Amino acid sequence: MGEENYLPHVSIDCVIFGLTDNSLNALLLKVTGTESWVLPGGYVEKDESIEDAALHVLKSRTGLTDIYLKQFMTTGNSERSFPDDVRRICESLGIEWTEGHWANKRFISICYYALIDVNKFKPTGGELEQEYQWVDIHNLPQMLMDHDNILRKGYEALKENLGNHPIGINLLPDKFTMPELQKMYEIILDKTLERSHFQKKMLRFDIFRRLEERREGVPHKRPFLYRFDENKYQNELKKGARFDV
Amino acid sequence: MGEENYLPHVSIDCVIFGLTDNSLNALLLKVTGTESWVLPGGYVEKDESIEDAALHVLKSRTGLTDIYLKQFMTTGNSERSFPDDVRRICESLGIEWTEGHWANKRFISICYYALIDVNKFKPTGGELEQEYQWVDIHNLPQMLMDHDNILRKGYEALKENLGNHPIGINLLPDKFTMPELQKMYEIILDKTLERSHFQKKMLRFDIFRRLEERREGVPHKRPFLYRFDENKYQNELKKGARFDV
DNA sequence: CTTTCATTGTGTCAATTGTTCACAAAGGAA
DNA sequence: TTCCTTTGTGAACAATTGACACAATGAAAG
Repeated sequence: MGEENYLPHVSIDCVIFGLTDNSLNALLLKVTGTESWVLPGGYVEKDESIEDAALHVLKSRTGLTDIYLKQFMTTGNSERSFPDDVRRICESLGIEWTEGHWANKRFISICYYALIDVNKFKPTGGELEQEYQWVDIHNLPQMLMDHDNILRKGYEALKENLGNHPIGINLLPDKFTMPELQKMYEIILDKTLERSHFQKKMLRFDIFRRLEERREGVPHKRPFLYRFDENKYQNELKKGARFDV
Repeated sequence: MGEENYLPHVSIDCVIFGLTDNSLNALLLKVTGTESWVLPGGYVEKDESIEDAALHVLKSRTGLTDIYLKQFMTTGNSERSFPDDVRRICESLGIEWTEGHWANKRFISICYYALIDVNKFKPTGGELEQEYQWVDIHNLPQMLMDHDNILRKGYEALKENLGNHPIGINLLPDKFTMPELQKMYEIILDKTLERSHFQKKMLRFDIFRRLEERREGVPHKRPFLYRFDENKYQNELKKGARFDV
């Protein structure tokens, strides 16, 4: 818990994406005593891989361990130090801040995005910041440091990846319907898709298995439930299939 | 030139890709006195951005400044330290090596790939290693540290990116023919493409301008020369066009 | 100078995919 | 029972893909 345990000059920042009815959201942490927000993040222990460091951040914030995680950027301008913001964070935590505090130095940040099913999400108390919030990525609050930029870059990376791989299913429950799948694509890509064509295309990928069940408790015709089939997916990958939308 | 000028624990590695007649090649540096090769790389000065650090590596190795550069990965296992290999490199350079040498420590490597036109390439003497070679990426020699893995990951990233953006033109001269463009795609994606369809598809992208000239000095019918048109490209991007092959 | 041959630009045609629209079945609400 | 919305599916037409054909071009061979 201090300078000597971590790799100096290196930090981890995570953009945790979650889907709600009509928006893609990121999990932000409020810096107590301010109106500013930060991304969940941390540092890399000296005997820990950077991936493990990111997983620890996720575990401590979401209570989840089996998470889709993607490294999308490492940012490192020479001016990337934020003593003012670090001071605010220290103050909000009752930690002593000094001019020479190690966290004031220039930092290189290794950035990951995570895709989680918000229904499985269990907020667990972090030691650093208390208040958390799912924030619509198109309506960000004031954020400290360059975290707004990191978040936007993470979103760009997600959009690009989603165009090539069916990673969006990690935002949905295990069982999902075609309309739910379509809505997920529409929200992330920020454009409407044609329903009939979307379903045919998705089913042509041959990576989902249709279940006997249908989604219950919906007002109109009950849609079928589907499940992602890892074996089918690997088969299609071997065949050189593409999954671009 | 030493520990105190660089960010500790952080290195830069560059996979410099260049195209020859029938293969995609990476620029490797030979560690004198051994049969082992390494990627061009370096460290990050304390007041230098990581991108600038990568550009410096490229400048010092290729003599080129205006280079397509893409950050594709940051690697950082906790075991990622290579004292034995560092010792070999030190020996080959006549630098004193000690057990506690700063370069023996655990390093996080920020990895870039660069795409250059080999015809513009001018080898410039690095201080570290003398002998260089363009090596077919499908036939790699023995490499130190985990550089072979970095190279493979860089190639995977290049293939993925090439499927979405016309970045491959950075490997070609300013003026190129459709058969040359096709060959570039075939070599990188490692599969044959149908000639007629390829041309129609590329021209449908509407990002190239056909010149009046044709490629001279070729044995058969002389193909037209084309040039990438940045304005056209930006227009298509604005229209939301995709460039996947 | 003619013939041969590989390459390039372009065209044809069938199969597949994209786009738009339609319609019946399902289920809640009036 | 009627009305309304959503879902699954299919029809019709447009565009793209994939496989091949063919004439024009230019070097090499005779």
